[in-house]
Amino acid sequence: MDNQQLKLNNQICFPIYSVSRLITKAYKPFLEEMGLTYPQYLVLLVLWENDNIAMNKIGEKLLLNTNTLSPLIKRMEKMDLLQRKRSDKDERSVFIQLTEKGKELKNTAIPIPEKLLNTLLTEDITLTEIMLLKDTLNKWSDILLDRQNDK
Amino acid sequence: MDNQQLKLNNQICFPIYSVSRLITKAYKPFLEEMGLTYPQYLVLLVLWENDNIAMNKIGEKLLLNTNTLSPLIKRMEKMDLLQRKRSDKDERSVFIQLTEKGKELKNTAIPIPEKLLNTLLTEDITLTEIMLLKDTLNKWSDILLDRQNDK
DNA sequence: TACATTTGCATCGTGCGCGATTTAATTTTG
DNA sequence: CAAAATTAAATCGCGCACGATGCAAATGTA
Repeated sequence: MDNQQLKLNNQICFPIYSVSRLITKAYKPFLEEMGLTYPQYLVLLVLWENDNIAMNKIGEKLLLNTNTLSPLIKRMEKMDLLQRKRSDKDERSVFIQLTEKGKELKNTAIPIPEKLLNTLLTEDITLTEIMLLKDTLNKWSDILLDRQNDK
Repeated sequence: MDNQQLKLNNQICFPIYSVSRLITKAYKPFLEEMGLTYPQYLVLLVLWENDNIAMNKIGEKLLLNTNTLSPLIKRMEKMDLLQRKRSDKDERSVFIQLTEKGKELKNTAIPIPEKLLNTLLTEDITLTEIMLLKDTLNKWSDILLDRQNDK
């Protein structure tokens, strides 16, 4: 019994899983300078685009539930990157606002995307390919989300 | 200051991170039937291809260090999926061997790749696209690995 | 208005990932 | 051969991810 399909390299799951971890690792040196983890960086990306939003909105964008986000954001509050504030209009909601320190960190973060692009760009990986992969994955993300919400 | 590059959807990191999690989630119902987590499934994929290999060889294939693998494999030993055995030739090495239960689980696993393909295949995602993505990611994986080993 | 349902958040427990350190066995080198 | 360097595991600590549960506020409904 051969079962080609069961082989590690023939499954789509493994390359995504490992590249995801390798990319996170590629970010690490830049994020370490800022004292951030990768998910914390993602939260800041959301807030730099959209300050003072509800926690569940952040979760919607990052596809994270409160059981992940809640402690993550509390840690970031301790780091003085943001503030949590209960909404007056809806006592259930918690709104997240950047502190000055959180806002200023954006300046340090600005060069990161380009630095990362440079780590990726080689004779073997072109900008076109990166953009194509990004678009493909975004499409996949949409479809998988739909599938999983339907069920 | 606009900083298009800093926006979540313009960074390559986020789509990979989220699709990786969504794919893992897509595997979940099938793996749950077998009582496996996703990384445990990956270890079994390796062992079904290559039984009785050293732990560090498994780590090389899955890109995992012993600080992740060692406890993971111990949990799998408790589940009676495999056995750990010190090598006689090199007392530092631990060889991993499937138990009968671990071997038999392969039969249950055989239909999984196709089931997962079917979840992915839609009018928007073709088999060609899946294969292309797989190849692209495998290339990326090789390049990122090289980069990170050089440093 | 009463009651049921939904929504937003928090907490708990478990299992990864991974940097850092330790221990022991093996290999390399002077 | 002896000291130094390398290699393979194991352990520790921390921060995610995420299923499950609980709780309180808000909303929907009879």
